[in-house]
Amino acid sequence: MLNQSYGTSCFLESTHFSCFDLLTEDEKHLVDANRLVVNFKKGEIIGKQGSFASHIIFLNEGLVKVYLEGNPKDLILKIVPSNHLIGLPSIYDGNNRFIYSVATYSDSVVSLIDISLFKQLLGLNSQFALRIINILNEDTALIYGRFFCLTMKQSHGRVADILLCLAKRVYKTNTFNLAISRSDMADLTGLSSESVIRILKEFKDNGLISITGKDFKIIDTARLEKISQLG
Amino acid sequence: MLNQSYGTSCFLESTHFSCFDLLTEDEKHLVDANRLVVNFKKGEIIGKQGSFASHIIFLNEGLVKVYLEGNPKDLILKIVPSNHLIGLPSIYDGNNRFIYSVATYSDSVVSLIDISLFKQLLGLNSQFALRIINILNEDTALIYGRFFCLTMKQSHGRVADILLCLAKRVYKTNTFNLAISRSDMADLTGLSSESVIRILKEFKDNGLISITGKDFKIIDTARLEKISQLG
DNA sequence: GTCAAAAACTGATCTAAATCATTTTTTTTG
DNA sequence: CAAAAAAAATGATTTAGATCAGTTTTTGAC
Repeated sequence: MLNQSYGTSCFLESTHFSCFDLLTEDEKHLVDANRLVVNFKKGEIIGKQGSFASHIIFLNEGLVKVYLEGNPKDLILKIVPSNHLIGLPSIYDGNNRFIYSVATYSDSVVSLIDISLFKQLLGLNSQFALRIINILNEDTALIYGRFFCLTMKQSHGRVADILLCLAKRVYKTNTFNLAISRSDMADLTGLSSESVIRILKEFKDNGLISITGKDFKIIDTARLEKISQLG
Repeated sequence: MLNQSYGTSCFLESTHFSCFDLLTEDEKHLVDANRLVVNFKKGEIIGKQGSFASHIIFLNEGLVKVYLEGNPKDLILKIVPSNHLIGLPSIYDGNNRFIYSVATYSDSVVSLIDISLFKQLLGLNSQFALRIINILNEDTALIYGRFFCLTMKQSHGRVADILLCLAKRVYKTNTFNLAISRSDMADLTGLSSESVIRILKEFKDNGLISITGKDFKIIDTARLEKISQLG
């Protein structure tokens, strides 16, 4: 099962904030002048899969999920923390659609940048375009890792994976108050919520983690990593 | 189960050949002068996951699989026919690694383009960069579709999906001599080869397809599409 | 053309995880 | 704060698909 490149499936590492530094002053002003700042409450939908994508989303504050809609269950592609771009894959000739849905986990603030303007910037500023290619490729590597995880690992490995990821990347600490429900963890792992609950209990009973309501603590990272790798 | 955007998970639609038309004459010459043309026999590995990616691959002739290596089973991300670029996600600052492996299904001819040169072209020519972003995004949509398929559909839907895809996109006809083994179909669907064989037999018994050795014929596209959508 | 090896196929058995049916706990709201 | 609704938890049961243990067929090598 173990594979050096795809041992863990996790979320975004670096922020996307710096990509705008590559723009000229004029280009920056253009972005600022045409930017819409919008507040979203917890649980609201920022972008809907299949609908026309008029804007690229920059998440200033908050926490959101990016997911594919299914019936009855969704597939959560990634959890995105603040200072990240969302909706870049909608930049596609002829057909600017959201290829996924985006919804908030907590109250969030986003900047909406007109997609035509964004495309224009890509066409004008090749260093900016190169940076966006980097961001897209980082994302691709991330999704491939999750693809591998959800199709090749079994339940315990998947849950261990998600716990490690939440601690390391999303909350950046081993003790956190989880903003997402068990049902979301199910959508994140491709399991049923009952299975997620059972495995969490097992991890808790074995002293790998502690859970009190929504408060999580990762106790034995090493063993969780082993479980994640063994599948 | 059915979802308008992710009903079927399939492979590449358009070719990537035209992207080079966006280069200036000088840039074209630069590519031509620094291009290595290499022949690969059936079953050979063109690129290895985790290894240093020195080149971007353009498949002139042949048929290849792009896959993530697992133990014991691989996950085939996509089947790529001729005139497509491979290895674009390796364009990543600081760490040019193959994020997947690439192997031939048939004798193939590839052009290898130095990755630094490729990056240089992206930095010089923003129209070219924009076209590459398009290609990356097309690929992302494709992989998301497959991700959804392999995690949300069950076995019959997945096999139906792959059959339709091979007919529509890879071979572009309903009667084809399949170059890939049952074991590859297993890696493509995330099933065991035994399950794939059983489902193919079932489809055959129900008059949806006919199989004689490696010769496949899709008989009832409509019913296969229904099976694919229902999951 | 024969032998060896790999691939394809088949049936029996097993198991991981889903589903179903409830109960308990937490959250929301009027 | 009580009632209602939603979420979490638990146990019993089912099932889709894997695994195992073969046989048959195809492919390739000498």
